[in-house]
Formats: sequence, structure tokens, C-alpha cells
Amino acid sequence: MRFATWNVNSVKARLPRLLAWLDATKPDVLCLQETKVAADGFPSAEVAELGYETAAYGQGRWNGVALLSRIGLADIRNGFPGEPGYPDPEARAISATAGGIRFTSVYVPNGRTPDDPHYQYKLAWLAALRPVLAAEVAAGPAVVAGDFNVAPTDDDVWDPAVFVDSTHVTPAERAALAAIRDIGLTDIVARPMKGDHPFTYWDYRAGMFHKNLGMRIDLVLATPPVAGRVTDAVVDREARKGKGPSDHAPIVVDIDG
DNA sequence: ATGCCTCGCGCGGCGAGA
Repeated sequence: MRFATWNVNSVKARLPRLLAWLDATKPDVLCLQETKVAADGFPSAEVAELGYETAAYGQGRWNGVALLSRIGLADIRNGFPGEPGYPDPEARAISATAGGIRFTSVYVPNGRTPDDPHYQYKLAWLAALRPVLAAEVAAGPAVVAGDFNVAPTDDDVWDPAVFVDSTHVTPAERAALAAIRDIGLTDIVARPMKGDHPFTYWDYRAGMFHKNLGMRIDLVLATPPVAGRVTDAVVDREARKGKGPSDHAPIVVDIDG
């Protein structure tokens, strides 16, 4: 099985690239984030022509997550019990079962700055996600993938000095992420196609991508039965090249069976 | 060359992203 995760930064703006990428990469399951469309605006018919069914959870202008699968989607759930809002619930998590694995696509709140209320929302959101994932981990094979908006270590940002007093690297954010990993999830670190760091995000500005000044903030977490089957995991930086890319690259994971 | 920001909303310019 091949599965992937990709923050597309608007599924409508990215549709030609998404379709070409699906056709070339052929993941069985794809976790999408930042789709920026309501469910009824999702291009389900277009991806269906490539054999994918869609579970989409969106609210329009911001956020939005989805799951695409060509091996079925069962028990679809939008959001999760006890999910905090800002102040209202936002479309940041969707889960479904495909190929015997429980997939959850997550778009963790950005946090903005450590003194912004959005930062406390981010920490509360991660804390509320933890027991929900713990139940899924206990229930069977599970994958949690998406844009976590946390760089797990200083090695996951291009220059730690630039990020002092910024979100994505604070001890509280890293502790919240570690608490999620510690319920029994393995961080499947993908190999970079180029360079030493498997960055998944590069700012659009100032030529950050071609200087490889990025961050590893998109993660694939898996239970041991899934992590043990991984044969390859790669950041597809080809998808970040050219005209009209997302600012995030997909992570593609291959597993036995 | 991978190339210097882009999205939605909505029609001017702004909030948000990380």
C-alpha cells in the first residue's frame, strides 16, 4: 500500500497539479490539508475520474481537510469529540478506515505568535486530540498524518536562531507533540530527495525553496504494526517545483501489504 | 535551473499562513 499526506494550500487552486500528481504517484490513500473549500465545493468528481472516493470536511475560506482513497473509505468522522474551537469548531481533522488502517488527516492550528490567543488554542487542540488518538491506537493499526505546525527538533528548521520566540519550536508545542507520539505512535521520518533535512515546507518568499531553507512540520505518525511495514518514505520535493505549487511538499509512504 | 509569495474574497486591499 502507498499512502501520502499533502497540505495543498487550496484544493481548487491546486487542482491541476493535484490531479497530475495523483495520476503519477498513485497513492492508495491521501490525507489532504488546507483544502479551503466546503465539502460541497470539493472537486470530488474530478478525483473520482482517477478512481478516488472522497471524504471532505471544510468550511470555506480557511482550513479544510479531506481523505482520498482508491481502496475504500469507511466510518468517516469529521472532527473529534471534545475538539476545541476558535471559538467555533473548525475543519481541522477527518478520519476514516481504509485498507484496515485508521487514517486521520490533521491540520493543527498555526498558533501565530506565542502571546496570541491562537497559540493557546493550538496547545488546547493538541491536548484534546491526544486521548482521541490514544483510543484509536488501542483499537488497531492507525496513521495520523498532516500539517502539525510543530518542528519536532531544532534540526527540523533551517536555522534555529531565526525561530527564537516563534511558534512551531516552543517547548510547550514540542511537549504537546511528544505527548501524542508517546501514546504509541512512531514518527516516520521521510528521506529528503535532496540535502540532509527532510523539510516539508518552504516559504514562498525570497527564494526559500531553491535555497532549501525549510521546515519539517508535516508529519506521518503510525502505530508499530504499520511503522514496521514501511519500505520507503520520501518527501516529494518535485511537487514543490515549478509554477503554482503549494508551499508544502507531499510525504509519500510505502508499506508492505 | 527548483527562482525571489500566494490564497480567498471580491474588485481594493487585507487577513492569514509559518
